[in-house]
Parts: sequence; structure tokens; C-alpha cells
Amino acid sequence: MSINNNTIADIRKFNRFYTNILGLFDKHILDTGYSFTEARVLLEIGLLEQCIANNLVDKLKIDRSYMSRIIAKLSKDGLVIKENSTLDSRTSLIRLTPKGITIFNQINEKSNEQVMNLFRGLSEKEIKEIHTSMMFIQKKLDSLEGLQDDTI
Amino acid sequence: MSINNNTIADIRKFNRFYTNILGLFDKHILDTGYSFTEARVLLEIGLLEQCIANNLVDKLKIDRSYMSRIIAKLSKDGLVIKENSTLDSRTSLIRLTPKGITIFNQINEKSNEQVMNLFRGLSEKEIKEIHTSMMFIQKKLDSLEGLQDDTI
DNA sequence: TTTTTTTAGTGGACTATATCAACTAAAACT
DNA sequence: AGTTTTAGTTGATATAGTCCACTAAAAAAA
Repeated sequence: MSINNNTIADIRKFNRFYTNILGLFDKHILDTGYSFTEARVLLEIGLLEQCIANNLVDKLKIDRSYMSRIIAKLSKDGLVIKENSTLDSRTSLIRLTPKGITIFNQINEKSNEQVMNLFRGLSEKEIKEIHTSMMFIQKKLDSLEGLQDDTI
Repeated sequence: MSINNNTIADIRKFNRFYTNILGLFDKHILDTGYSFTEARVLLEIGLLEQCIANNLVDKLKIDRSYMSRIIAKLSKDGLVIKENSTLDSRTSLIRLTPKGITIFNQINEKSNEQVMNLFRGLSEKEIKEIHTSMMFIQKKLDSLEGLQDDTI
């Protein structure tokens, strides 16, 4: 138990603080008229360029049937198209339509804006220090994955 | 626009990374048999020691009717008690029962454990540096609240 | 090659989570 | 006293997510 109680309390306080930040950050997603989950699917399709439903299920850990319905909705709304795969006719290749790309870009631009807003009022030096701190935290914690991920 | 695109990308990557960390962190809450929202209410009651439903509504930004049902459930399960207020008979004073305190402590201890697990494998020096980085980020960002919190 | 098993996806039924609106009763204000 | 506001409850409904059974095709085994 090499880590002391005040430090733990501080870190939990930071976690609450940053949960808040992230919550405010993501709220703009809802402006699109889609839920967080739907938006996650849309963004992932945009990143993967082309994929099948199961890729998304694995990557985003969303139930297959739920994914099926989300894709159906996005497809119905004209944000994605499903093209029958010739290699495996159980599957469809999914990708964004131009309309889907528009929303994808809109979400990304808004997310960038949010980051800029967060830093508004800070000096270049301060921003650089925060950036460095974040990269440091990520580097140190990423390597371990010391969390109990009890997914069986 | 003094903040460059790579920095923004890095920070968004950090945000995704930390969202993940926080998600894994909080999962243990569900072991209690209560949802995140229910647990938030329970924890808040524990922190406030004594409160009325409306305090919780304001603090946690949860709908009144939903709050009413959550408190009813916690009360039915014997985690909180509602005592009629003599000062304002529209309200009840809510506080944790011993059983509620047990769960409150259980959640807190488990949360502390999670923090310790996260740092397992890091040296004292590294932990100290991460702690410092977090406090720095919080100090810098807390003051501004530069986010567009569009809550009307 | 035929049979068996696995995989991808869909749809029905359901549960859990959350919101909205109408209402009661008490408190606060005029 | 009469009116308005506030605290809380309940019914109805919406939204999000899960579970299960099923179809059809692919992959593996016989």
C-alpha cells in the first residue's frame, strides 16, 4: 500500500472533475438528433471507412441485435449504406453516405471546438504544460492496464 | 486559434483514453445491484448526511419524479429512511440506514482499491508525478470552465 | 460430399432507465 | 383569506438496451 490516502482522495476528486468535463464535452452530440451510442456507431463507421456489423459489435461492445437496429436506423436516415458482400453473403459492407460524412465532420469539428473552448483564456505555455501532463498520464497508465477489467 | 491541430487531436485521444479508464473504474458500482444513477443518489445522501429529495434533485440534476421513485426503492430496500419533517410537512428528511452506510462504505472502499490497482506497478516517483500532473490539469481547467455548458 | 458446427445478422418480447404531465397538499406570498 | 409557488407522488409514455429464438450462409468435421 505504497500510495497514501490523500493522494487517492485527490485522484478520485480529479476523476469526478474530469467526468464532468467529459460530460459537458459530449453533450453536443445530442444536437445531431442521435444518441451517444448511435453517434459512437456513426463515428466508428467513419473511422473504419468500411466494415461489417460484427466489426462494430466487437469494437464498441454493443449487443448484436441492438447494433442491427442502430444500423437499420442510420441506413433508413440515409447516413450509411449497406452493400451486400460478395465474399460473404451473410454480411453487408457498411459505409457512410455523403450525408453521413457531413454529420461525421460536424461532430468532429464541434469536438475540436470544445477542446479549444476549454483552453480559451490560457496562455500558450499553460496549454503546452497541460498537453504534456496529459500525454504523461496516458503514457504511464496506458502501459499497465492495471485495472481489474472483470469482463469474464 | 493559438492551439494547433495535433495538440487538439492528442487531447481528444487523451479524453477517449480517460473515458475508458473512468468507465472501467465505475463498473464495480453495478456489483451492488444498483444502477449508476441509484448509486449516485445513495452516495450523495451519504455525503449530505441529511437532506430532502429536492436537494438531491438540484445537486444531481435528476428529474423529480424519477428521484421520487429512486428514493422509494432505496427506502423499500432499507438503505435509507424517510422521516417526516416537522418544519415543512411537504418534505421528508432522508438519511442512510446502517445497511445504507455499509453499501456506501463498500462503494467507497472499492473505488479506493480501483485507484490503487490503476497505479500498481508504478514507482512511488511515477505516482507522485501523475498526481502532480492531475492536480495541475485540474487547477488550470477548473478556474476557467471555458466549456459551453448550454444548460439554459 | 454430406453432416455438423460456427458465425452474421434479424426481429419479437422484454427489462431498465428516464421523461412528461397531471395532481395533492402544504408553504409562502399578496 | 385568496393566490401562487414549492415538494413530492403517480400514471402514462418514451428511450435505451438485453435476451432469446430463428434464418441463412460459411467453415469445419466426418
